[in-house]
Amino acid sequence: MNKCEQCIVRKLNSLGELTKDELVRISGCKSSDFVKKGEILFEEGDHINGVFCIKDGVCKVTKMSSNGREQIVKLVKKGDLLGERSLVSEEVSNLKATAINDMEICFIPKEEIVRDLKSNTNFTMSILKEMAVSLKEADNVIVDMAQKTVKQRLAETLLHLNKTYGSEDLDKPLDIQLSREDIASIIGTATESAIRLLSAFKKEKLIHLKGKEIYILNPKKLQHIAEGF
Amino acid sequence: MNKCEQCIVRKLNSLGELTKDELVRISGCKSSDFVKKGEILFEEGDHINGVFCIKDGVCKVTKMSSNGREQIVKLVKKGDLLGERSLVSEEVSNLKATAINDMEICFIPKEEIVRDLKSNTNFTMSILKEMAVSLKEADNVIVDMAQKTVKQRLAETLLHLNKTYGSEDLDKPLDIQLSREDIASIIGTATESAIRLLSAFKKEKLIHLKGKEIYILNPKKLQHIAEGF
DNA sequence: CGATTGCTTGACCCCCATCAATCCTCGTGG
DNA sequence: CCACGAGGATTGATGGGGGTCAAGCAATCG
Repeated sequence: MNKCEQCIVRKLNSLGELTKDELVRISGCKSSDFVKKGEILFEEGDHINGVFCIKDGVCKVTKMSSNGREQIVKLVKKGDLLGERSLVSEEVSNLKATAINDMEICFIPKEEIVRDLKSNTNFTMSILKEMAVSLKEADNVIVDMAQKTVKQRLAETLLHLNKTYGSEDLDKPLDIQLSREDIASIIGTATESAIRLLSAFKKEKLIHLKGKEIYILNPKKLQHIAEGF
Repeated sequence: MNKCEQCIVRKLNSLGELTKDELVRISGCKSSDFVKKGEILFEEGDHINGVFCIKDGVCKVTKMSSNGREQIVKLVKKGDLLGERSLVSEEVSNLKATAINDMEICFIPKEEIVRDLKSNTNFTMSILKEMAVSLKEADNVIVDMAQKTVKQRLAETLLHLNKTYGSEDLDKPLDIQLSREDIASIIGTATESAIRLLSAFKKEKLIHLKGKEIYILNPKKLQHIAEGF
């Protein structure tokens, strides 16, 4: 079992605010796990009772709409925390998390983290800050969903993926493999619509597609499209 | 100047977790204000540096989309706090707040509140909980915006308004007066579309309209529509 | 190598954004 | 008290975006 106090990942999130002693204690009660692509971390209705720390890999966080389609609410990657909401709420999860590729994760039980929440102000403030950022991002998504066309949203999403999973080098593909269905589920449209728009972008040399690999060729033009031609 | 420790409104939000002493101090540095319908509390880009506590009235919180239309992100009413995000972020506001009717508000400067955030654990946890609830609600809105038709969203919105501003009595109108444009801006559609659907609902006896007054006549059927016929 | 799953493209049609014209409402000033 | 103007509300007409069904194609897997 690896030790939290030696894990570089903690520096990427609020756990970095914990003291050495706190980390040692957390290390003693956490559990590590490997999750294969496609496996489910938790589902809507599950009692989570803890926080996941993503050591490696990416997972999608989804919510089922009442008309039966799954919407991807966000992507969670290496270094992110998952399930912070369970710390301050007794309710069951309203979201589902599914591995998009092979993952390595740690799970920290709620009671242990809550103890630190109440004693370590820096930690609490850091969690608050993360939530504030999430709220702001959620607001942005709401506005985009409500006001922008599917084409704009796709351009926006590609840029966002490029910022998070892209490299400086335009000749390298995004470091994430999403199915067409996943992409459609991010922008909130039918799979066929997403596919059609992707091919249109490809035809215009804005992106290049090779299987599931995505190359962003012209971010500037995409930005232009995302903001409404 | 009224005193916070005697204000009933504080019991409706996280400020209720503050001790008597803390409230007295807050009371000394807060400022109270009346805001007329249509006036702006703050705009995108403003430095807020504090929290608004809504003593009376309702305001809309909006964000401008890059294609130039304003989207209502949420409605804030009596008892709610506004601007919590400014407490943990140095950034300027990404949102705009406009009074929907005449309001009475208090403003508490950031430094004073942050002091309590760091010393009073109950208060901090309460703020965390409120943010967690906001996040959950935001997720729901995202899914609805992404997956549901305008008709479904309108039904959903009417139900939501009914829960928040309605009474048990079906013969009474909602206790909030929104323009058609506001309604359209909540569900993210053109004003004309919202109007058309409202008249359709009225024709089907699901609601009744009288000027800006809205009567919810058949919540059950609306629920049915919101979930997809 | 079948067979299942995911990808792609075509055809069709409905929802909804947009433009335009009219009606209504309310505040203002004569 | 009424007239008038301005902004909001309503309804009609129209075109395009995008959802859906369907069929063909590629890829992955036992």
